[in-house]
Amino acid sequence: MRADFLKGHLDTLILSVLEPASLHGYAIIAELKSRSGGELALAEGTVYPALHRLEDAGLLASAWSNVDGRRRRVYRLSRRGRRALGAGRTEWHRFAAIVDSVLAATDRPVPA
Amino acid sequence: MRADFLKGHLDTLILSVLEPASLHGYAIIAELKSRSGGELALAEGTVYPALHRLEDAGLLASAWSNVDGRRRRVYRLSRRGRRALGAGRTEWHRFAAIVDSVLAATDRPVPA
DNA sequence: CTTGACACCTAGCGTCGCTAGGTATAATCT
DNA sequence: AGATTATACCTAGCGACGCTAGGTGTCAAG
Repeated sequence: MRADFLKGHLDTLILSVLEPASLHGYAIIAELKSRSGGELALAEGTVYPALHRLEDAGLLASAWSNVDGRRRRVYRLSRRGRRALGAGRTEWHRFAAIVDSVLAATDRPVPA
Repeated sequence: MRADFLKGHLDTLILSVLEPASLHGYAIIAELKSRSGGELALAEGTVYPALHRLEDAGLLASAWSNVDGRRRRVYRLSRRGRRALGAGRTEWHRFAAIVDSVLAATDRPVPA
């Protein structure tokens, strides 16, 4: 998959996997992969900076935890994050509809 | 619409409006707007550089024409461009399916 | 005792849509 | 006549952000 495809959409994807349950970064990557049937295999260097951005923007809140001597940073949706997720879903569907309409319009009547 | 949304997708959109007929840059912008029901109102500074990229990449060919004292650069799909359009459509649908699957997965069973 | 999975981090690169400016002609308005 | 608007093209430079490529450290398996 072209890398640029994700531009602008990653945030909403991350928010969406945190909707049903809080997760740490590594698990977020795994969940994205799982939900997409293995298609969305994101690099850590993609996801971690995005998580920091989202926290800075007040859409996520994080807390350190410790499991078997391994430190984890667990992220949860803030209220604003939950709202942003709803908006993000709507924007995505709008955008997808626009692209679909442009791409599908080929079969227009051509003047004879 | 978020600007970044288009990243990576613009090329395929442009190729698709050139599929049924060759058009000049200004008309391409108008056709994108028309096909999208007015939603896709792209700036010239977005489209013209994209056209030059696509021509450099061998996906489009252009020729100057003159109508009423106004010069126009008319673009047409090359054979490689037509192939790229097919590939682009496929990639788009794959991508859209991935995002949909991630965004829609909220209603998974949660362990009780 | 090395390999691999887990788990985190970040400096810097590349791409590309967009802003904001520019040139030039033709038609329309005042 | 002069100003505005629509048509039609161009580009330097900005900003955002996904990604590469490196780094740290723990624990289990071989």
